[in-house]
Amino acid sequence: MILIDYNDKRPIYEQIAGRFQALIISGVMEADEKLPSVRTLAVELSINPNTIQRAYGELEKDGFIYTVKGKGNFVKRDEGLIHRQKERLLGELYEQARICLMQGVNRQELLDCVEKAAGEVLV
Amino acid sequence: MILIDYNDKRPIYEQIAGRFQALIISGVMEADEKLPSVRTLAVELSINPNTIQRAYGELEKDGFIYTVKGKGNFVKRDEGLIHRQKERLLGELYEQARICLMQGVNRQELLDCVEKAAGEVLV
DNA sequence: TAAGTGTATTAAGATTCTTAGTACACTTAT
DNA sequence: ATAAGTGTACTAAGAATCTTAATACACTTA
Repeated sequence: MILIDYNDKRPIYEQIAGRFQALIISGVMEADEKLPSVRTLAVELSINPNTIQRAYGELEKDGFIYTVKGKGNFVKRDEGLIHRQKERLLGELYEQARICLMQGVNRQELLDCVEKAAGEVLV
Repeated sequence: MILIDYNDKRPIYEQIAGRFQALIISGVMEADEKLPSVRTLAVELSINPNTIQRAYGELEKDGFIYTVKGKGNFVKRDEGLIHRQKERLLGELYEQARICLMQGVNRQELLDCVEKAAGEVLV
């Protein structure tokens, strides 16, 4: 479910948090579903528990999960949060589109690119 | 022409290289136009010349500029390179679109977002 | 010759990421 | 009550990267 890409520039804790975030927002992980324990996931990924702890800390700070001491970390599905997250993702798409446009990519090429993505993901 | 954003996570040398790259690809800087000297730009931005040197090194490695010892760094407009760069930018847009789609943003929202960007940039 | 240019080198400081080890409090099952 | 599993907190250290600093050298132009 979780993979670390050592070619990725982002730190490990950020990759892990991002991955869970995607699983939660996309609905693959349901409300109140339990995340792997800090120690379990650390063993599974062969990394330090502190790194997992940091990832979970970020997720909790951002409101994607909640913690019950002694029990574990669980998915917190907050529709408002999910809506804001989608807005954020669209904002990043907007920014990337702007960069493309400023560097000479034209409108139609952008639309074709997005259409292509939509076609391939929805299949 | 060049600004450093200290809130930006990217290192300074990368911001500078990226900025020049955009100016070159967009055509704002023309072929054989001279870039500011390492020392001049360092003073102007109040940073170390080594950092500028690193940025210019990246640009040269990537083929966006060429160097004449004792004279300076100059824009190298290579249409093939520019084409590849545009493809790279579109690839990033594609990836961002894919992320949006996988997290529940629908096709129409994506298209609207891109249309909005196109509308605002072209004005 | 002097001033301006790129290039190369070494050293050090700062920050961030990651690991390591330890300790403590809580929950659950036995 | 006990043991095992859970989250949390803390300190320390290593590694990597970014940035600054200070020099030195070679080239070009005026």
